[in-house]
Amino acid sequence: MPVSPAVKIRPKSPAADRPAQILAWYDRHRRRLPWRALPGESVDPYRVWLSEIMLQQTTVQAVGPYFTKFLARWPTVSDLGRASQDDVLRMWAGLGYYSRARNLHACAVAVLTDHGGIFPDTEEGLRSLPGIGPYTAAAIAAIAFARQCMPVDGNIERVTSRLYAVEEPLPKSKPEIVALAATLLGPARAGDSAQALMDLGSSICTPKKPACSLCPINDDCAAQVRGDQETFPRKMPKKAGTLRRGAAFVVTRGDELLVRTRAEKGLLGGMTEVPQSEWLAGHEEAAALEQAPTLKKSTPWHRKVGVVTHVFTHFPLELVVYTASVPARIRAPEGMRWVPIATLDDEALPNVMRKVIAHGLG
DNA sequence: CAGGCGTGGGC
DNA sequence: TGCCCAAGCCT
Repeated sequence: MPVSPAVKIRPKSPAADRPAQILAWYDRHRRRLPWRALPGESVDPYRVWLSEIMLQQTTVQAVGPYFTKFLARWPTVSDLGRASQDDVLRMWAGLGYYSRARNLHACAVAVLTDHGGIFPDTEEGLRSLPGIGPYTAAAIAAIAFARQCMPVDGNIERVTSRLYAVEEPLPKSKPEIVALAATLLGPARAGDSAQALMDLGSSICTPKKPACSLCPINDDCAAQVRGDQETFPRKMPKKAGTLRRGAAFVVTRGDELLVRTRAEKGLLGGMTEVPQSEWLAGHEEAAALEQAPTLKKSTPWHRKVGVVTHVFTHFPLELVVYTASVPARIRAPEGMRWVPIATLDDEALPNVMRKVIAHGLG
C-alpha cells in the first residue's frame, strides 16, 4: 500500500507537543555540568544561584574553574556571607563584570542575615535580592524550586524568536518573546524545560550555522521553514565606543610594585590597579605624564616601547606604560601601597592591569 | 530606559 | 584583524 502524501507532510511535532518534544530531547542530550544535579539528585539552591550569577554574559568554559574554586572555599551561602568582600573580589578576579562579585557578596550577606541562610523559594522573593534580576530569579525559581517559570536568556531569546519568526527587533520585542517562551513550559519539570532550551540554544540553535537537522522541533520552526533562521533574533544596531587613551605607571621598589584600589563603584570598582592617568578620548601624553605618582623630586621615567590595548564592552583602550625604579626608602604616596610582585596573583587584579604589569616588567 | 559594565573565544 | 557573542543587572 503506497504511503499517502498526507503522511509525508504531517508535522512530526505539533505545536501542542513542543514542551514534551523538548524534554524528550533533553533527556537524551543534556549536558553534564558541575552545577547541575543528576536526575534524582537533590538540587542545592546555593549552587544554582552561584552558577547563574557567574554565567551572566559569561561562557560555560570560563565559569567552570571559578565555580569549583568558590564552592571549595565557601561550601554554603552562609560561609560566603561571612567572607569579606575583598576575599570575594580576589577570588572573582579575571571573570569580569565585577559588580556581580560585589552583588554576590551582598546577596549572601542578605540571605544569611535576613533569611537565616535559606534562599527565598519564590520568583518574587529572589528578585528582591542584589544581583538577581528577572532572568536569574526565574531560573533559580524553576531549577531549584520547581516553580512554573520560564527564564529568558540569550539562548532562549534566540530559540523562541526563530521558532516564531519574531520580526520586531530586540530589545523592543523582549516582552513578546518572554510571552512566547512561556508557551514552551510544560505542565511539570519547569527547571528541565528551561535548561533544555538553553542546551538547545548552545549546541544546536546557535547564533551562526545552526544545526537545524538535529533539532527536535525543526519542522515546527517558522524561521527554519523560511530558511532565514540565522537572521534571528532581530536586533537594533549598537553604536561603537570611542577610543580612549591613558598612561599607566609601573613603579618598582626592589621586588615590590606600587598599587592602589579603585573607587568602590563604576568601572572595575574595588579592584586593584597601578597608578595611572585618566582615560580620555582626547588624550595628550604630556598631560598624562603630569598625573604620575609623586615619589621624589625627579623620578626618572622610562617609557616602554609600544602600547597595551584592551577592549571593554563600550570602548577600546590604549595605555602607554612608564616604568620607574625607586630606592627602598621611598614611601608609597597617599592612597597607594607596595605589594610584593610574587604575590600579585592574590590581588584583585583585572586582566587589563595584568597586561599593563606584564608589559611594564617585561 | 539606554548606557555602563570585563573577558575570552570563534570566525 | 576586527567584530560578534556568552545563562544580565543596575541606574
